[in-house]
Amino acid sequence: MLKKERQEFILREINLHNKVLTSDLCEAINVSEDTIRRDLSELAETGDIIKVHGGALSRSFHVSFQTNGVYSHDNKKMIAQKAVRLIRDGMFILTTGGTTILELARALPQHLRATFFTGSLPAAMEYIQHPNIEVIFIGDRISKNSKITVGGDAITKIKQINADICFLGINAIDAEHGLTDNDWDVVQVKKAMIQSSKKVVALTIAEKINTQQKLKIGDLDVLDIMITESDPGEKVFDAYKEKGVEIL
Amino acid sequence: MLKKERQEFILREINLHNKVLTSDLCEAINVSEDTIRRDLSELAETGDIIKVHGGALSRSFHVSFQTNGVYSHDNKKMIAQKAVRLIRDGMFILTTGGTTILELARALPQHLRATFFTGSLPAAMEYIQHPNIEVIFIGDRISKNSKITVGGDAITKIKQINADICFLGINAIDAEHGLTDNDWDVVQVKKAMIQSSKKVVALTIAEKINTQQKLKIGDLDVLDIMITESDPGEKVFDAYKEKGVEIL
DNA sequence: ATGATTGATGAACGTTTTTGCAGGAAATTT
DNA sequence: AAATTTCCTGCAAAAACGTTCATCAATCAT
Repeated sequence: MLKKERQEFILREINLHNKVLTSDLCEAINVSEDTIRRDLSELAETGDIIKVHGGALSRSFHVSFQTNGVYSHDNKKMIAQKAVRLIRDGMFILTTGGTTILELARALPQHLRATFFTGSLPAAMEYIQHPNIEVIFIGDRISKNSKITVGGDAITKIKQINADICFLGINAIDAEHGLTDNDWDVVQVKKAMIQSSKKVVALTIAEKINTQQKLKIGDLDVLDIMITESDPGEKVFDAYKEKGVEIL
Repeated sequence: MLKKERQEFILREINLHNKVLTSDLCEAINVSEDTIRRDLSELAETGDIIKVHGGALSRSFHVSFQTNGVYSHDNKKMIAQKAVRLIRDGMFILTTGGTTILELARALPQHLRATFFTGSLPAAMEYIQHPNIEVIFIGDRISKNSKITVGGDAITKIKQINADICFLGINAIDAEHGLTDNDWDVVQVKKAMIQSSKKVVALTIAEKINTQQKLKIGDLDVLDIMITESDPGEKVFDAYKEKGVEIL
């Protein structure tokens, strides 16, 4: 069998079945594993496939979101940087959705080995890009606005979780009125997440500080840490520190 | 034998078998390898064949695998068009993931009012774009390869559903061996989906027909309908029709 | 007619490509 | 932590390649 012929066979096999094992191909075509590996390397180099340990994957599935156009993007990146430092190997982590959480997902170090629970479609799409992260999706009805799961089933599931830390992308926070939001279903989910976590971290751009919405999630005392892009020493934060919230 | 005569023989041989080896030709025509090589070079220069190390390939056989994303994209679009016609307002619909299902999601008419259950992140992302569709996501661990939820929880949830119709994006189908796949977890999910649906529809490009993988999902009799881009009258489908599968 | 020219072919020879194998590194699994 | 699988690097043998050159036949010019 000619080399080119063989490579086209491999390519077809991958496109048809989304993945191939080196060992299978080697048996099917009857050449040494080294030859298959070399073929896969060449095909990967031209970008036709994705090579992985033990075989190769189809490129069709590799989708990623555009990151531009997000409001206050640089600030959110900085927040993500700070948040990542709270995460340790082996942790069980609950997260909501929102663009700030997406940045957190992108900022996760490659070597991190942890388990993420989320009900946010975009966040889950990001998490699964990471090689060593396990993703558990919380199912139920998907809210079209927020692209996260809401509903009784979801809440029941969340209550069964006992997470080390919870990252909330929040909508509004106020020293007096605490955490508020504008979607009843989302509020329920966030409440449940807070209950199910040992430590609760709020991520928000400084602009949202001392704003409020119609629906209450909880008082400030549910919060352990708040992360913004600003210097933790700033005066705005004094009221929060008094109520026991650590600022990063 | 004249030069021209010889080259025509080579061309015929290539069009017949899609490939030739230099060594074979050399033996068949009884000339030196150098002569064959010179012939192949000339034929390649006029664009009639593709010269490769060791021989040459037919140009027509060279599957033009496009780089712009999804394999066999147009075919999948056509499949989606056919599949959409099975959907009625008010239906409860179960779907797997896969690029063919994504096309189905994109082909859904704006006015359609239905409820979709899925465990596929990319499919869910598509569904929620539609104004009148309710999306229920089946939660559990997300498999990184297939971007679909897998695991006991997911299967339990699926079994509680009673869907009108189930669209399976399938990996391999064979008249004798039935539906097969290459990922154990995914197989379990698909089995559950089949059980929970009144009607089961398989979507696949014709190229996958009569291929098989290592793990069995079920025999052909679990299938009600199979949709491909080909004409339902084609001979390949006879074996499937005999086993009671309707072809669209 | 005869020498020159052209084109096709095969042989020679050095180069490149392909392939499998050995041995150690790296990753994955138990 | 140990064992297994997979990967990578270098190496060597075989196959295929391209280039050059010589031969031979057919054609052309004088």
